[in-house]
Amino acid sequence: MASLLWGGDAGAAESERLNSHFSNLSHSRKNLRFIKSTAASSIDGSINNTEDDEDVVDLAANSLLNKLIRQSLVESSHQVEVLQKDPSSPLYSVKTFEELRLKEELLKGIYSMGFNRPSKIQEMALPMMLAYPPQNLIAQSQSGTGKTAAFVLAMLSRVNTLELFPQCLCLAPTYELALQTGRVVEQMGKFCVDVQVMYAIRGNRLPRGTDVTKQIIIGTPGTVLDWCFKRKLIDLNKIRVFVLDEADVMIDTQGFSDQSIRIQRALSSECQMLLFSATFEDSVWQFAERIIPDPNVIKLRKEELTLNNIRQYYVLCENRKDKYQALCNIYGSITIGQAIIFCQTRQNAKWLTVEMTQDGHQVSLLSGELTVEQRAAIIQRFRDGKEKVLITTNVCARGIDVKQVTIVVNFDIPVKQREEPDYETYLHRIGRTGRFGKKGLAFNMIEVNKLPLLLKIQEHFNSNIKQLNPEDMDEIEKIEY
DNA sequence: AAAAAAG
Repeated sequence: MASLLWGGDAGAAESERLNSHFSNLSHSRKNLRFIKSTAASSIDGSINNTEDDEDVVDLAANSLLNKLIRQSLVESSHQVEVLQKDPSSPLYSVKTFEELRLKEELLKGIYSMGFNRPSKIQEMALPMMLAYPPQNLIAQSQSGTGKTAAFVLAMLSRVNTLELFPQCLCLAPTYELALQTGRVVEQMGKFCVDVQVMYAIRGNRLPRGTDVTKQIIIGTPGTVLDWCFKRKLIDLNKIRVFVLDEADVMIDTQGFSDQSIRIQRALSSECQMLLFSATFEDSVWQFAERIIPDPNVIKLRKEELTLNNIRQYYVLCENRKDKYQALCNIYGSITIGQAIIFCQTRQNAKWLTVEMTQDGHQVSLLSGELTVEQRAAIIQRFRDGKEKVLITTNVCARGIDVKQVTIVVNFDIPVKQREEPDYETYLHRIGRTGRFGKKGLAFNMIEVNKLPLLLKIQEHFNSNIKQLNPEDMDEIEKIEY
Protein backbone atom coordinates (compact mmCIF):
# COMPACT_ATOMS: atom_id res chain seq x y z
CA MET A 1 0.00 0.00 0.00
CA ALA A 2 2.63 2.44 1.04
CA SER A 3 4.77 1.63 -1.93
CA LEU A 4 1.82 2.20 -4.27
CA LEU A 5 1.66 5.76 -3.11
CA TRP A 6 5.23 6.27 -3.98
CA GLY A 7 5.92 7.62 -7.43
CA GLY A 8 8.91 6.02 -9.11
CA ASP A 9 11.71 8.19 -10.44
CA ALA A 10 10.38 11.44 -9.14
CA GLY A 11 10.43 9.83 -5.73
CA ALA A 12 13.99 8.69 -6.04
CA ALA A 13 15.17 12.15 -7.02
CA GLU A 14 13.14 13.65 -4.24
CA SER A 15 14.49 11.35 -1.63
CA GLU A 16 18.00 12.00 -2.83
CA ARG A 17 17.45 15.71 -2.37
CA LEU A 18 15.91 15.01 0.98
CA ASN A 19 18.75 12.74 1.85
CA SER A 20 21.29 15.54 1.76
CA HIS A 21 19.05 17.73 3.87
CA PHE A 22 18.36 14.88 6.17
CA SER A 23 21.93 14.00 6.96
CA ASN A 24 22.68 17.60 7.77
CA LEU A 25 19.88 18.00 10.25
CA SER A 26 19.59 16.70 13.75
CA HIS A 27 16.90 14.08 14.17
CA SER A 28 14.09 15.94 15.79
CA ARG A 29 10.34 16.26 15.61
CA LYS A 30 10.85 19.17 13.31
CA ASN A 31 12.77 16.86 11.07
CA LEU A 32 9.94 14.38 10.95
CA ARG A 33 7.48 17.11 10.05
CA PHE A 34 9.79 18.17 7.29
CA ILE A 35 9.89 14.66 5.93
CA LYS A 36 6.14 14.41 6.16
CA SER A 37 5.50 17.60 4.27
CA THR A 38 8.04 16.70 1.62
CA ALA A 39 6.37 13.35 1.27
CA ALA A 40 2.96 14.97 0.98
CA SER A 41 4.05 17.34 -1.73
CA SER A 42 5.55 14.55 -3.75
CA ILE A 43 2.41 12.45 -4.06
CA ASP A 44 1.26 13.49 -7.51
CA GLY A 45 -2.27 14.77 -7.37
CA SER A 46 -3.32 12.32 -4.71
CA ILE A 47 -3.51 15.07 -2.16
CA ASN A 48 -5.12 18.42 -2.38
CA ASN A 49 -5.31 19.32 1.21
CA THR A 50 -2.53 18.16 3.50
CA GLU A 51 -4.34 19.45 6.57
CA ASP A 52 -7.21 17.05 6.11
CA ASP A 53 -5.40 13.91 5.18
CA GLU A 54 -2.98 13.10 7.95
CA ASP A 55 -3.20 9.36 7.31
CA VAL A 56 -2.17 9.59 3.72
CA VAL A 57 0.63 11.89 4.72
CA ASP A 58 1.73 9.45 7.36
CA LEU A 59 1.70 6.63 4.90
CA ALA A 60 3.66 8.62 2.40
CA ALA A 61 6.07 9.73 5.06
CA ASN A 62 6.58 6.16 6.14
CA SER A 63 7.17 5.11 2.62
CA LEU A 64 9.68 7.88 2.22
CA LEU A 65 11.37 6.92 5.45
CA ASN A 66 11.65 3.36 4.26
CA LYS A 67 13.22 4.53 1.07
CA LEU A 68 15.61 6.70 2.99
CA ILE A 69 16.54 3.81 5.16
CA ARG A 70 17.30 1.69 2.10
CA GLN A 71 19.32 4.37 0.39
CA SER A 72 20.73 6.79 2.83
CA LEU A 73 23.05 6.19 5.66
CA VAL A 74 23.29 7.91 8.94
CA GLU A 75 26.99 7.68 9.45
CA SER A 76 28.44 7.62 12.91
CA SER A 77 31.92 7.18 11.51
CA HIS A 78 33.13 6.61 8.01
CA GLN A 79 33.43 2.86 8.12
CA VAL A 80 30.25 2.02 10.01
CA GLU A 81 26.77 2.42 8.65
CA VAL A 82 24.05 2.86 11.23
CA LEU A 83 20.45 3.03 10.15
CA GLN A 84 17.56 3.65 12.46
CA LYS A 85 14.09 2.59 11.54
CA ASP A 86 12.69 5.72 13.16
CA PRO A 87 14.95 8.66 12.35
CA SER A 88 12.79 10.95 14.45
CA SER A 89 14.24 9.43 17.58
CA PRO A 90 17.75 10.60 18.22
CA LEU A 91 20.58 8.36 17.17
CA TYR A 92 22.66 8.13 20.24
CA SER A 93 25.40 6.00 21.66
CA VAL A 94 26.44 5.37 25.22
CA LYS A 95 29.90 5.67 26.69
CA THR A 96 29.08 3.99 30.00
CA PHE A 97 26.82 1.16 31.10
CA GLU A 98 25.18 3.43 33.69
CA GLU A 99 23.57 5.50 30.98
CA LEU A 100 21.48 2.51 30.04
CA ARG A 101 19.51 2.67 33.31
CA LEU A 102 19.73 -1.04 33.85
CA LYS A 103 18.60 -2.89 36.92
CA GLU A 104 21.20 -2.77 39.68
CA GLU A 105 21.70 -6.57 39.65
CA LEU A 106 22.37 -6.55 35.95
CA LEU A 107 24.89 -3.75 36.19
CA LYS A 108 26.66 -5.67 38.93
CA GLY A 109 26.77 -8.73 36.66
CA ILE A 110 28.33 -6.73 33.86
CA TYR A 111 31.07 -5.32 36.06
CA SER A 112 31.71 -8.71 37.64
CA MET A 113 32.70 -9.96 34.20
CA GLY A 114 35.38 -7.32 33.98
CA PHE A 115 33.61 -5.08 31.47
CA ASN A 116 34.18 -1.46 32.38
CA ARG A 117 32.90 0.36 29.35
CA PRO A 118 30.80 -0.61 26.37
CA SER A 119 32.77 -1.80 23.36
CA LYS A 120 32.37 0.04 20.08
CA ILE A 121 29.55 -2.17 18.84
CA GLN A 122 27.89 -2.06 22.26
CA GLU A 123 27.95 1.73 22.34
CA MET A 124 25.63 1.80 19.36
CA ALA A 125 23.78 -1.50 19.62
CA LEU A 126 22.76 -1.31 23.27
CA PRO A 127 20.65 1.87 23.09
CA MET A 128 18.99 0.54 19.95
CA MET A 129 18.20 -2.81 21.52
CA LEU A 130 17.00 -1.45 24.84
CA ALA A 131 14.81 1.29 23.37
CA TYR A 132 11.13 1.22 24.07
CA PRO A 133 9.12 0.07 22.21
CA PRO A 134 11.52 -2.73 21.27
CA GLN A 135 13.06 -2.53 17.82
CA ASN A 136 14.59 -5.16 15.61
CA LEU A 137 18.27 -5.06 14.79
CA ILE A 138 20.61 -6.58 12.25
CA ALA A 139 24.15 -5.95 13.39
CA GLN A 140 27.55 -6.70 11.94
CA SER A 141 30.77 -6.28 13.85
CA GLN A 142 34.22 -7.84 13.73
CA SER A 143 34.83 -11.03 15.64
CA GLY A 144 35.77 -10.64 19.26
CA THR A 145 34.26 -7.19 19.70
CA GLY A 146 31.52 -7.98 22.17
CA LYS A 147 28.46 -9.02 20.21
CA THR A 148 27.55 -11.81 22.61
CA ALA A 149 27.62 -9.62 25.69
CA ALA A 150 25.46 -7.11 23.83
CA PHE A 151 22.60 -9.44 23.02
CA VAL A 152 22.85 -11.31 26.31
CA LEU A 153 22.37 -8.00 28.06
CA ALA A 154 19.35 -7.29 25.89
CA MET A 155 17.81 -10.64 26.77
CA LEU A 156 18.47 -10.32 30.49
CA SER A 157 17.03 -6.83 30.64
CA ARG A 158 13.73 -7.90 29.13
CA VAL A 159 12.95 -10.89 31.31
CA ASN A 160 9.90 -10.64 33.51
CA THR A 161 10.95 -12.52 36.62
CA LEU A 162 7.38 -13.12 37.72
CA GLU A 163 6.61 -15.17 34.67
CA LEU A 164 7.89 -18.72 34.63
CA PHE A 165 8.05 -19.63 30.96
CA PRO A 166 10.52 -19.06 28.10
CA GLN A 167 10.66 -15.38 27.15
CA CYS A 168 13.99 -15.10 25.36
CA LEU A 169 15.30 -17.51 22.75
CA CYS A 170 18.79 -17.57 21.28
CA LEU A 171 19.84 -19.88 18.46
CA ALA A 172 23.47 -20.80 17.77
CA PRO A 173 24.88 -22.98 14.99
CA THR A 174 26.81 -25.42 17.18
CA TYR A 175 26.62 -27.25 20.46
CA GLU A 176 29.83 -25.66 21.76
CA LEU A 177 28.73 -22.14 20.96
CA ALA A 178 25.34 -22.61 22.61
CA LEU A 179 27.11 -23.80 25.75
CA GLN A 180 29.48 -20.84 25.70
CA THR A 181 26.72 -18.28 25.20
CA GLY A 182 24.70 -19.85 27.98
CA ARG A 183 27.65 -19.43 30.33
CA VAL A 184 27.75 -15.73 29.48
CA VAL A 185 24.06 -15.46 30.37
CA GLU A 186 24.73 -17.25 33.64
CA GLN A 187 27.65 -15.01 34.53
CA MET A 188 26.05 -11.74 33.55
CA GLY A 189 22.79 -12.75 35.19
CA LYS A 190 24.53 -14.01 38.31
CA PHE A 191 22.88 -11.39 40.52
CA CYS A 192 19.50 -11.62 38.82
CA VAL A 193 18.56 -14.52 41.05
CA ASP A 194 15.10 -15.04 39.58
CA VAL A 195 16.33 -15.29 36.01
CA GLN A 196 17.37 -18.70 34.76
CA VAL A 197 18.80 -20.26 31.63
CA MET A 198 18.09 -23.56 29.97
CA TYR A 199 20.02 -25.27 27.20
CA ALA A 200 18.06 -26.69 24.30
CA ILE A 201 20.94 -28.74 22.94
CA ARG A 202 21.69 -32.35 22.14
CA GLY A 203 22.17 -34.47 25.17
CA ASN A 204 20.01 -32.30 27.40
CA ARG A 205 17.18 -34.75 27.74
CA LEU A 206 14.09 -33.72 29.60
CA PRO A 207 11.95 -36.38 31.23
CA ARG A 208 8.50 -36.63 29.73
CA GLY A 209 5.98 -34.32 31.29
CA THR A 210 8.47 -31.74 32.51
CA ASP A 211 7.57 -28.11 31.99
CA VAL A 212 10.13 -25.53 30.96
CA THR A 213 9.93 -22.69 33.47
CA LYS A 214 13.27 -21.02 32.69
CA GLN A 215 12.96 -17.64 31.02
CA ILE A 216 16.00 -17.76 28.74
CA ILE A 217 16.57 -20.61 26.29
CA ILE A 218 19.86 -21.04 24.45
CA GLY A 219 19.91 -23.76 21.86
CA THR A 220 20.79 -25.32 18.56
CA PRO A 221 18.18 -25.39 15.78
CA GLY A 222 17.27 -29.08 15.80
CA THR A 223 16.61 -29.39 19.49
CA VAL A 224 14.79 -26.07 19.70
CA LEU A 225 12.56 -27.12 16.83
CA ASP A 226 11.85 -30.35 18.68
CA TRP A 227 11.00 -28.54 21.91
CA CYS A 228 8.78 -26.02 20.14
CA PHE A 229 6.77 -28.03 17.68
CA LYS A 230 6.94 -31.66 18.69
CA ARG A 231 7.06 -31.54 22.46
CA LYS A 232 5.43 -28.13 22.85
CA LEU A 233 7.73 -27.16 25.70
CA ILE A 234 8.26 -23.66 24.33
CA ASP A 235 5.43 -21.38 23.25
CA LEU A 236 7.02 -19.29 20.50
CA ASN A 237 4.12 -16.88 20.70
CA LYS A 238 5.30 -15.81 24.14
CA ILE A 239 8.92 -15.16 23.17
CA ARG A 240 9.79 -11.47 23.62
CA VAL A 241 13.37 -11.49 22.38
CA PHE A 242 14.66 -13.75 19.61
CA VAL A 243 18.38 -13.79 18.90
CA LEU A 244 20.14 -15.37 15.95
CA ASP A 245 23.81 -15.60 16.75
CA GLU A 246 26.04 -16.13 13.70
CA ALA A 247 22.91 -15.03 11.89
CA ASP A 248 24.31 -15.33 8.37
CA VAL A 249 24.81 -19.10 8.59
CA MET A 250 21.56 -19.45 10.45
CA ILE A 251 19.54 -18.02 7.56
CA ASP A 252 21.78 -19.03 4.65
CA THR A 253 20.14 -21.60 2.39
CA GLN A 254 23.35 -23.62 2.59
CA GLY A 255 23.08 -23.63 6.34
CA PHE A 256 20.30 -23.78 8.86
CA SER A 257 17.80 -21.68 7.00
CA ASP A 258 14.85 -24.09 7.02
CA GLN A 259 15.00 -24.64 10.74
CA SER A 260 15.65 -21.04 11.77
CA ILE A 261 13.02 -19.55 9.50
CA ARG A 262 10.41 -22.02 10.68
CA ILE A 263 11.02 -20.87 14.23
CA GLN A 264 11.22 -17.21 13.30
CA ARG A 265 7.92 -17.33 11.45
CA ALA A 266 6.09 -18.72 14.45
CA LEU A 267 7.07 -15.77 16.65
CA SER A 268 4.57 -13.08 17.57
CA SER A 269 4.68 -9.78 15.73
CA GLU A 270 5.61 -8.14 19.04
CA CYS A 271 8.77 -10.18 19.38
CA GLN A 272 12.04 -8.32 19.14
CA MET A 273 14.39 -9.93 16.63
CA LEU A 274 18.15 -9.49 16.88
CA LEU A 275 20.57 -10.78 14.26
CA PHE A 276 24.31 -10.74 14.87
CA SER A 277 27.34 -11.84 12.90
CA ALA A 278 30.79 -10.71 11.82
CA THR A 279 29.97 -11.59 8.23
CA PHE A 280 26.97 -11.12 5.98
CA GLU A 281 27.43 -12.02 2.35
CA ASP A 282 25.46 -9.53 0.20
CA SER A 283 22.67 -11.92 -0.75
CA VAL A 284 22.29 -13.07 2.85
CA TRP A 285 22.13 -9.49 4.07
CA GLN A 286 19.33 -8.75 1.63
CA PHE A 287 17.48 -11.84 2.75
CA ALA A 288 17.86 -10.78 6.39
CA GLU A 289 16.37 -7.39 5.62
CA ARG A 290 13.47 -9.09 3.88
CA ILE A 291 12.52 -11.37 6.74
CA ILE A 292 13.08 -8.96 9.63
CA PRO A 293 10.42 -6.25 9.90
CA ASP A 294 11.72 -2.67 10.03
CA PRO A 295 15.18 -3.47 11.28
CA ASN A 296 17.69 -1.05 12.68
CA VAL A 297 20.97 -1.73 10.99
CA ILE A 298 24.64 -1.65 11.93
CA LYS A 299 26.86 -2.63 9.04
CA LEU A 300 30.54 -2.65 8.14
CA ARG A 301 32.25 -2.41 4.80
CA LYS A 302 34.10 -5.63 4.05
CA GLU A 303 37.46 -3.86 3.94
CA GLU A 304 36.90 -2.94 7.57
CA LEU A 305 36.31 -6.52 8.60
CA THR A 306 39.77 -8.00 8.86
CA LEU A 307 41.35 -7.21 12.15
CA ASN A 308 44.69 -5.50 11.83
CA ASN A 309 45.74 -6.98 15.15
CA ILE A 310 45.89 -10.39 13.46
CA ARG A 311 48.99 -11.00 11.32
CA GLN A 312 48.37 -13.36 8.45
CA TYR A 313 50.91 -15.60 6.73
CA TYR A 314 50.99 -18.43 4.26
CA VAL A 315 53.40 -21.23 3.54
CA LEU A 316 53.50 -22.66 0.03
CA CYS A 317 53.58 -26.48 0.04
CA GLU A 318 53.73 -29.25 -2.56
CA ASN A 319 51.24 -31.66 -1.02
CA ARG A 320 49.60 -32.76 2.20
CA LYS A 321 52.76 -34.41 3.54
CA ASP A 322 54.54 -31.11 2.95
CA LYS A 323 51.89 -29.17 4.82
CA TYR A 324 52.21 -31.66 7.63
CA GLN A 325 55.95 -31.12 7.81
CA ALA A 326 55.52 -27.36 7.85
CA LEU A 327 53.06 -27.71 10.69
CA CYS A 328 55.40 -29.91 12.69
CA ASN A 329 58.14 -27.34 12.22
CA ILE A 330 56.11 -24.73 14.01
CA TYR A 331 54.60 -27.01 16.65
CA GLY A 332 57.09 -25.89 19.25
CA SER A 333 56.30 -22.25 18.63
CA ILE A 334 52.56 -22.51 18.50
CA THR A 335 52.42 -24.20 21.87
CA ILE A 336 53.80 -21.14 23.57
CA GLY A 337 50.21 -20.00 23.69
CA GLN A 338 47.23 -22.00 22.53
CA ALA A 339 46.43 -22.85 18.93
CA ILE A 340 43.52 -24.03 16.81
CA ILE A 341 44.19 -25.99 13.63
CA PHE A 342 41.39 -26.15 11.08
CA CYS A 343 40.80 -28.89 8.54
CA GLN A 344 38.11 -29.01 5.89
CA THR A 345 36.81 -32.49 6.66
CA ARG A 346 36.39 -34.69 9.71
CA GLN A 347 38.52 -37.34 8.04
CA ASN A 348 41.36 -34.94 7.46
CA ALA A 349 41.18 -33.68 11.03
CA LYS A 350 41.31 -37.23 12.31
CA TRP A 351 44.19 -38.12 10.02
CA LEU A 352 46.17 -35.09 11.18
CA THR A 353 45.48 -35.90 14.81
CA VAL A 354 46.71 -39.46 14.42
CA GLU A 355 49.86 -38.38 12.57
CA MET A 356 50.78 -35.71 15.08
CA THR A 357 50.13 -37.96 18.00
CA GLN A 358 52.31 -40.68 16.49
CA ASP A 359 55.09 -38.15 16.09
CA GLY A 360 54.86 -37.38 19.77
CA HIS A 361 53.00 -34.08 19.59
CA GLN A 362 50.28 -33.51 22.13
CA VAL A 363 47.08 -32.53 20.32
CA SER A 364 43.35 -32.98 20.80
CA LEU A 365 40.58 -33.49 18.28
CA LEU A 366 37.13 -31.94 18.20
CA SER A 367 34.70 -32.72 15.40
CA GLY A 368 31.08 -33.60 14.87
CA GLU A 369 31.75 -37.31 14.83
CA LEU A 370 32.41 -37.30 18.56
CA THR A 371 29.59 -37.74 21.06
CA VAL A 372 28.33 -34.55 22.71
CA GLU A 373 29.80 -35.74 25.99
CA GLN A 374 33.22 -36.06 24.37
CA ARG A 375 32.81 -32.68 22.74
CA ALA A 376 31.90 -30.99 26.00
CA ALA A 377 34.91 -32.57 27.70
CA ILE A 378 37.38 -31.61 24.96
CA ILE A 379 36.29 -27.98 24.71
CA GLN A 380 36.43 -27.71 28.49
CA ARG A 381 39.96 -29.08 28.61
CA PHE A 382 40.94 -26.63 25.90
CA ARG A 383 39.37 -23.73 27.78
CA ASP A 384 41.19 -24.78 30.92
CA GLY A 385 44.48 -24.79 29.03
CA LYS A 386 44.96 -28.50 29.64
CA GLU A 387 45.13 -28.93 25.89
CA LYS A 388 47.29 -26.48 23.99
CA VAL A 389 46.49 -27.50 20.43
CA LEU A 390 43.02 -28.21 19.12
CA ILE A 391 42.58 -29.85 15.75
CA THR A 392 39.09 -29.28 14.47
CA THR A 393 36.69 -28.71 11.58
CA ASN A 394 34.41 -25.79 10.81
CA VAL A 395 32.44 -26.78 13.90
CA CYS A 396 34.77 -24.45 15.82
CA ALA A 397 35.14 -21.83 13.10
CA ARG A 398 32.60 -19.49 14.62
CA GLY A 399 32.12 -17.83 17.93
CA ILE A 400 34.37 -19.95 20.11
CA ASP A 401 36.09 -17.58 22.49
CA VAL A 402 39.22 -18.83 24.23
CA LYS A 403 41.31 -15.84 25.22
CA GLN A 404 44.68 -17.62 25.25
CA VAL A 405 44.44 -18.63 21.59
CA THR A 406 47.19 -16.70 19.86
CA ILE A 407 47.58 -18.80 16.73
CA VAL A 408 45.17 -20.13 14.14
CA VAL A 409 46.38 -22.54 11.49
CA ASN A 410 44.39 -23.24 8.37
CA PHE A 411 45.76 -26.67 7.55
CA ASP A 412 43.17 -26.68 4.79
CA ILE A 413 42.00 -23.39 3.34
CA PRO A 414 38.20 -23.07 3.65
CA VAL A 415 36.43 -23.64 0.33
CA LYS A 416 32.88 -23.73 -0.86
CA GLN A 417 31.65 -26.52 -3.13
CA ARG A 418 32.62 -24.98 -6.45
CA GLU A 419 36.33 -24.57 -5.71
CA GLU A 420 35.66 -21.06 -4.53
CA PRO A 421 37.12 -19.68 -1.33
CA ASP A 422 34.79 -19.50 1.64
CA TYR A 423 35.51 -15.90 2.63
CA GLU A 424 33.16 -15.82 5.58
CA THR A 425 34.54 -18.97 7.14
CA TYR A 426 38.10 -17.74 6.65
CA LEU A 427 37.34 -14.57 8.54
CA HIS A 428 35.58 -16.38 11.35
CA ARG A 429 38.39 -18.90 11.69
CA ILE A 430 41.19 -16.39 12.02
CA GLY A 431 38.89 -14.42 14.33
CA ARG A 432 39.34 -17.18 16.94
CA THR A 433 42.48 -15.27 17.85
CA GLY A 434 42.91 -11.56 18.36
CA ARG A 435 39.91 -11.42 20.68
CA PHE A 436 39.08 -8.03 22.11
CA GLY A 437 41.99 -6.28 20.44
CA LYS A 438 44.68 -8.72 21.54
CA LYS A 439 47.32 -9.68 19.01
CA GLY A 440 47.11 -12.90 17.05
CA LEU A 441 48.73 -14.89 14.27
CA ALA A 442 47.16 -16.83 11.42
CA PHE A 443 49.01 -19.37 9.28
CA ASN A 444 47.73 -20.83 6.06
CA MET A 445 49.23 -24.05 4.73
CA ILE A 446 48.69 -23.69 1.01
CA GLU A 447 49.16 -26.36 -1.64
CA VAL A 448 50.46 -24.77 -4.82
CA ASN A 449 47.24 -25.37 -6.72
CA LYS A 450 45.26 -23.64 -3.96
CA LEU A 451 47.27 -20.43 -4.10
CA PRO A 452 44.72 -18.63 -6.32
CA LEU A 453 42.11 -19.19 -3.64
CA LEU A 454 44.27 -17.55 -1.02
CA LEU A 455 44.99 -14.60 -3.27
CA LYS A 456 41.28 -14.18 -3.82
CA ILE A 457 40.74 -14.07 -0.07
CA GLN A 458 43.48 -11.50 0.30
CA GLU A 459 41.91 -9.37 -2.41
CA HIS A 460 38.38 -9.77 -1.07
CA PHE A 461 39.26 -8.32 2.32
CA ASN A 462 42.00 -6.09 0.95
CA SER A 463 44.30 -7.50 3.59
CA ASN A 464 47.93 -8.49 3.55
CA ILE A 465 48.85 -12.18 3.79
CA LYS A 466 52.61 -12.56 3.74
CA GLN A 467 54.50 -15.56 2.44
CA LEU A 468 56.86 -17.52 4.64
CA ASN A 469 59.31 -20.12 3.33
CA PRO A 470 59.04 -23.56 4.92
CA GLU A 471 62.75 -23.48 5.76
CA ASP A 472 62.24 -20.16 7.54
CA MET A 473 59.56 -21.57 9.76
CA ASP A 474 61.66 -21.30 12.91
CA GLU A 475 61.67 -17.60 12.15
CA ILE A 476 58.15 -17.44 13.43
CA GLU A 477 59.40 -17.41 16.99
CA LYS A 478 60.86 -14.04 16.19
CA ILE A 479 57.69 -12.69 14.66
CA GLU A 480 56.45 -10.05 16.93
CA TYR A 481 52.79 -10.34 17.77
C1' DA B 1 32.24 -30.32 3.21
C1' DA B 2 30.33 -29.35 8.10
C1' DA B 3 26.77 -28.74 11.18
C1' DA B 4 22.16 -29.80 13.33
C1' DA B 5 17.08 -34.12 16.44
C1' DA B 6 15.77 -38.31 18.38
C1' DG B 7 14.58 -42.78 18.03
